[in-house]
Amino acid sequence: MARSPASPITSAARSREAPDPPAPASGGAGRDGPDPLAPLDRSELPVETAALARFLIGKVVARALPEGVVSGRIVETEAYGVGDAAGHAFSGLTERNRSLFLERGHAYVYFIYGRSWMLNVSAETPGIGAGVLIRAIEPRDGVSIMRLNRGTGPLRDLARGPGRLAAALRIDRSLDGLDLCRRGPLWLARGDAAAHEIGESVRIGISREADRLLRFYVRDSPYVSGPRRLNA
DNA sequence: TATGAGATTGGCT
DNA sequence: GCCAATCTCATAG
Repeated sequence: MARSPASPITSAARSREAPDPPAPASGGAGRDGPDPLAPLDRSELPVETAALARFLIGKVVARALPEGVVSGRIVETEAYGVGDAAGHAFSGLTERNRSLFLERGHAYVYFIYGRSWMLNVSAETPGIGAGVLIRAIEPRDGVSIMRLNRGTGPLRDLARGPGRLAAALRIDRSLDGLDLCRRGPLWLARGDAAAHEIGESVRIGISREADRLLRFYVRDSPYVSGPRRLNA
């Protein structure tokens, strides 16, 4: 089948049928303050990749599954920005990385090491390939569903690490290209703006551009991945 | 068509 | 702490 890599991406995932959106938290959401699962507006997202990576710390990733909503607070991200040799977009647009070139706030999902799915949020402006890897979340809603998705395990390990996170939220290629700024199968939400201190370190598991401080994490969070020396 | 490397994980020493 | 598993994609031939 003829397929033009440069053709506009009309996100197949976006038109895919989504499970019913979750009902707002029981009771009057108005009186209890803003809905923590309300989607982020794209205009709130910083355009620049590292700024977006930092911004996303403390925000929420939410996943609608047939069994219910699963969500968690983002506690660790990494930026793969413009001209970054460690980024998947460094060598230009390909079939695999095309979602990185979408407008900011879209999902780039890929499979690695024969075992793990990775969730990224596209950054920068349309046509520019850049993204933020979501490396870990603190489980919030649907913990029992996460346990089923992951097999039994300690709460702390359910979504500590990008592959585990994707497994816990049942993320795979079917979500690649999805708009994360609208309530659907997967989206980014405001969360409850809990206080946190953000640490910076080098990125994990890469060989190129390995000394750049483009990893961001919540200090003192037990749900952060990576060696202890990077999480000081 | 073949091959090498990869934004990881889990099991074993 | 070390290392194999396992598969997809990009690149070379």
